[in-house]
Order: sequence, then structure tokens, then C-alpha cells
Amino acid sequence: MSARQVTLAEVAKQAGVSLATASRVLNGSTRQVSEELSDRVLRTAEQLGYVPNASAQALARNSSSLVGLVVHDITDPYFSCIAAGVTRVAEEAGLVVVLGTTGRRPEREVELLSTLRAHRARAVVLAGSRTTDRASQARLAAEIDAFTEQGGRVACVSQAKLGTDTVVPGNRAGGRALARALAELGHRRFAVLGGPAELVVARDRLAGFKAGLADAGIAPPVVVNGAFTRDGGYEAALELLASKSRATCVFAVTDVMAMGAMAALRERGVRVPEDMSIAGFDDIPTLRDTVPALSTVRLPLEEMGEIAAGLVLDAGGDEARTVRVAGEVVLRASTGHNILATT
Amino acid sequence: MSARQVTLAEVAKQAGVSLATASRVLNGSTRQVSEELSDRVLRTAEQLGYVPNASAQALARNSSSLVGLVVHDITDPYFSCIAAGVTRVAEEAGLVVVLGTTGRRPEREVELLSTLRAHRARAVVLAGSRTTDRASQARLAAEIDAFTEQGGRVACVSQAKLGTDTVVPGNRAGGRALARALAELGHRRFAVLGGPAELVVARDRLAGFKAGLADAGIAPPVVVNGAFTRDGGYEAALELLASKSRATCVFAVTDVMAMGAMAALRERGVRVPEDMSIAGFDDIPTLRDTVPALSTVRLPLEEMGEIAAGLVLDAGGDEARTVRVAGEVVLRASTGHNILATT
DNA sequence: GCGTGGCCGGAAAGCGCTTTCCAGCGCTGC
DNA sequence: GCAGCGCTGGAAAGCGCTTTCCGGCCACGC
Repeated sequence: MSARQVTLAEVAKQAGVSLATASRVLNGSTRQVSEELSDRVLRTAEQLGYVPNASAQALARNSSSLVGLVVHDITDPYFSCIAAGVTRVAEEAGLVVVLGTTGRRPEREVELLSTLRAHRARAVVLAGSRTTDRASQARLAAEIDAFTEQGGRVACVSQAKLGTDTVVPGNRAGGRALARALAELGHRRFAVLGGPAELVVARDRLAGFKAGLADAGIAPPVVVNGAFTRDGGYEAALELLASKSRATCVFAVTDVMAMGAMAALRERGVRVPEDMSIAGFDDIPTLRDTVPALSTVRLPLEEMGEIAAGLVLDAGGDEARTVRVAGEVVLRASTGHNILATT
Repeated sequence: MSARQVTLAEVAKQAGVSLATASRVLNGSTRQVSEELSDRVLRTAEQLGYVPNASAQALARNSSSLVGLVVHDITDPYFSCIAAGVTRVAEEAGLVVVLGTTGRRPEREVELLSTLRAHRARAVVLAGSRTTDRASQARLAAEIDAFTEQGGRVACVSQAKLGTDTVVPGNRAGGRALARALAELGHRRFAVLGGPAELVVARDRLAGFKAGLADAGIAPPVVVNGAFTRDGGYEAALELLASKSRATCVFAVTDVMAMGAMAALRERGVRVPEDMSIAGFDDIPTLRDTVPALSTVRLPLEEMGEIAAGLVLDAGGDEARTVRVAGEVVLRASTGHNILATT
């Protein structure tokens, strides 16, 4: 088996031209080749089923057609939406997407970046969330530097890294707007199911939410932290219930967490929104059909992926660009009016 | 900027050894190198921040560390779960996953395979569903042949392609078991929201379901075809309602379609399960918290991805292996007893 | 004491492609 | 009529690595 691969040399020989000519025909260099030879080469290439060896090209050109995409968990709809945006843009540009998953371990992010560097990836989109841990931050920054030094470009989604292009969702503003909208529904006592304390995204959303409450002259919320996952939301909600909090409305910093929280409430016989209103963040498409429909802050996730890919693919100047995308509050059935509203 | 990349040659020179020795140290060849030199090389490599050029390695070794993964839509939880399984196994094996999305266009699948071939990918997992269209089948088969000829391995999920390893979920058996289980709830008139007629997966599930009904002595279901997506389910359900079918239970061949269908029913004021029972297929984890909880046939999606990756990564013999994974009927709240059950 | 292996280092030949450089040729312009 | 230019084709030098092959060294055995 394993009929050896057709090489450019074979095509050239078969077509009776030099290696150089064949190469020029088959990849559109700046140089012209007469139509006759060009035709001949094209035809023989076709006939022999020639496929260029991407590694050899990458080596000779010193640049590959790989684009990295680093996410925590491709199963999480948040990331898969972003991934969809990134792949669409990359594929249109004729590039190939390398998917790396970190499982939320910072060191894995560094490893992946290093691997991507080994492959001379042209660019990489970091979609994971930034943590506040100093040490891993520093290692990541070093790796990013190495990557850019080598000529690669890096863009981040939602984590402003020094010197990289970034797509920044309005986490803070979204949280704030949501808090106000919920206050307008008459709620006065809030709880928040926050993500891990060290996650910047979670902190921003929480901070915005608190600010919004303050705007409305409402006391700060009870905050229960949990993992940034469905189960995290579930556990945090149970904890909240156990704490006998008197909150009438709970904000889960993520739709996925909100789903977990709703499951917990349901199990405990707490009705949504009658007994408790709940809101999330992200507006995950897959979850739009749930009952009761989840109030949330909509983020254009796929578009964010596209923007990130766009940033990272067109060279751009030297300085880091930042694209802000706004979140839009969407109130649905999971949040009701609080009839008991007092001052 | 762009401090040029550290090469093996530089490391070797700096360490005062030959290129060969440096290479042997830094990638564990069969040959031994004295501890002294080895240490020296390791140290300088570390010091200089040496990262091997993967393209050059791939070229020299004539094999890369890339594994392809082809899906229709990474946003679809079905695929993202499989993707998670594949990436986990691949990353453990020190390989890098290239993600390609087809947008359900068969020709795109062929293109991707060809790109993967150009990159000398070591293996590829095809997770897309097979269609019955002759022409695209043939082109795909040709491309697969070319890929394997070149030494790459191919595995498919749920589509038995000639000569490739395959992970086959029990679509037929699952559909059949589901039909029987629903019949036992007393339902006698069924409808099916089938996927596109040319999708083998959809057909198998439908065929199994029909067989199950036949087992129970029940008349064949009304079948409405729609796209293999949430919207497809939504549309199909509307169409079903418009047809004034008297079905008391509807089977959507996919959980995602079932979600769309439930949305349609809800909009039309049809209660689930009181007025209409509904069941899906796949048991998508993200959808497990929906209300009413969806009855379905559970497939171990991540595991299927892992198995596929495992098949494609360990060489195996020459003949195609097939691993069957069973679906498990899970009845939840979306299917109720049919109290009006007659014969 | 010398022949014979076994080991380890290094030189060098690729891997398949790109790209520079040079040679040849037909034109134009004076 | 010839210098000079622009254009096309080919030879060849890499790109950074792996791996074969060879040569030198040491240890061992007779």
C-alpha cells in the first residue's frame, strides 16, 4: 500500500519543465509563466493528483497556514459559538484551525501556545478567560511574547492581555444594565451566583451588577461563588437556598450556570419566576428554547469569534487594537415582577 | 522585532556539539548520547528557548502530529461533545487537532480531507453524517482512499465508510427500543420528525422506530421531514400540527430537533406531555435541564469521540474495525402515559 | 599484542518546496 | 546595427530537521 506521494518534482518532470516553473504555476508566484507551460503543468498536476506538501511549503516559506484556537471546553456552548465564528473566518481565508482545549488549566494554555509556536502557527485566538493568578499570568505573557516575537499574532476574547488585539464584551456594562432592568421589575433583594473569584470575566460581570444595584439605590447582593459550569451553578444555588437568603432575584454570571441553578431551584420546589426570578449572561442559542425562557444579557458570540479571527488575520499596525461589543439585556419569562416590592 | 527563531543548529553550535547529537538529545532517538553532552544540549536548548520547528520535523520524518476532525457544525452540541472526546485523546497522545467544519456541504468535506492530506495529517475523524447522494459519496470515497494511500488513517463516527474504522451508534436499535417504550406508555398514534431524507443517520433512526412500532402492532407513523437542526424541528412540528395529525406522541430524530419542536408546540398552545408526548435522540448534556425533561435515547457522545480517536491513533491491522455503542432509552417528563389508550 | 565488536559523535545527504540568481531571447530605441 | 531592457525558464541554494553512514575509541578475548 502507501503509494508514495506525488511530489512537485514528479509533476515537473512529467510535464517536462523545471521544478521552479512547476512551483510558479502551482502556487501563483509573482512571476509569469507562459500559458503553454502553465497549462501543461496544471494538467499533469491534475492528472497525477498532486497535492502540495504543506509542511514543506511552510518550511520553505517560513510561515504556515495554521491558526490556533484555544478554549477551555469545547462542549461549553459559549466556546463552541466563538469557535464557530473563528473557524468560519479562518476557513474563508484558506487557513486551517487548530483546536486546543485547556480544561481550564492555565498551564495547559501555555503548553498549547508553545505547541502552536512549534508549528509556526500564523496566529492564535485565546478564548479562555483570564485569571488573576500572578504566576500563570506571567508565564502566559512570556509565551505570548515568544509567539509574537516569532512573527505570530495573538488575539484574545474577553481578556485584555498586554499587547494583544482583544475583543472585549461589555461584561461590566451588561451586568450593570441587567441589574437596573431587574430593579425596575421591583426586585430589591438580590443574590449572585458568581464564578470562581479569580476569573476576571466573572468579577467584571459581578462588579457591573453591583454597580447597577447601587445606581438603583439597592443593597449589595449576597454572593455565592461556584465553578463556571452548569454544576457550579447548581451547587451555588443549593448553597444559596441553604443560606435562607431572602433574595427574590438571582443573577447567575453565566447562562450555563443559570441552567444549573434553575435545576436546583426546581428540585427544591422553588418556582421560577413566581418564587424566585433568575437571570443569566451570554444568551446561549442552544438554551433559548428552555422553559421558563431565561432572561439574560445577549452577547453576539459567533460574531465575537469572527471579529477575533479578523483581528488576528489582517496584519494591522503595531499597537494592540481593542474591539468592544455590547451586551444587550433581554428580559424573558425567568424574571417576573416582584409584587411585594417595597421602597 | 521578530527576533528570528532559535534553530537546532544554533543550539548545537552553542553547546559545542554536532547537529546530529543535538537532534538526538532533543527528541529521543534510538541512539544514545553520553550524559555529559546530553546535559549540555538540554541546558543550552532551555537557555536559548529552543522550540523545534514542527514543519521541518514533519518534512524530515515524513509524518506530522496533526489529527483532523471534521464536523458539520461545532455549535451543535452533538458535534461539540464528540469533539471533546476526540481532542482529549489526541492531546493525551501529544497530537494536535485540526478542526474543520463543513456547514453540511458534502463538497466541503472533500476539500477538508484534501487539505488535511496536504498537511500530511496522521489521521482524521469524520464525524459528519453520511448522505445517500451517490456522487458526493464517490468523491468522498476517492479522497479517503487518497488519504489512506498516503499513510493516513481515517475513522468515521456513525457512517460506515468502506475500509475505514467506524464507531457505530445503535441508531436503529435505539429507535426501535424507544418505539417500544413509548408504545408501553399507551401511545398508539405516532408521528416522526425525520431529518433530511438523504441522511443515513436519520433514516436509520426512523427505520428502527418503525420497526419498534411494528413489533408492538402499531400502525406506521406519520413522517414529516425537516432540516437536522433546531429550526428544522420547529418547522416540521408546525407542519405536523397543520396536518391535523391525530398523533399523541412525536419522535424527533434528534434532541436538537426535539427542542425546536417543543418550542413550536408551546407556541401553538399544545402542552407537553399532556396534549402531546415528545421524545428525541442523543441525550445532549446541555439539554438535560430543560423542562419538561426530554425523553430520549442516550448516546455516549464524548466516549464515541474518544473511541474514534483511539481507533484512528493506534495503528491496528489492515481491516476496518467497527465499534458499536448502544443507545439507552431514557424516559423523562416529556413523554406521558396515554390515558386514552385503545387496543 | 592485536583483531573484533560495540558505542558514540559528526558529516552529510536528503525531505519537498520556494526563491534568488543567472542565462537566453526577442524587442525597442537611437 | 547594436546596446540594453524586459521577460521567461532553469539551476541551485537554502528552509530546519532526521537519519544513514562512517570513523574513532574503548573494551574485550584469544
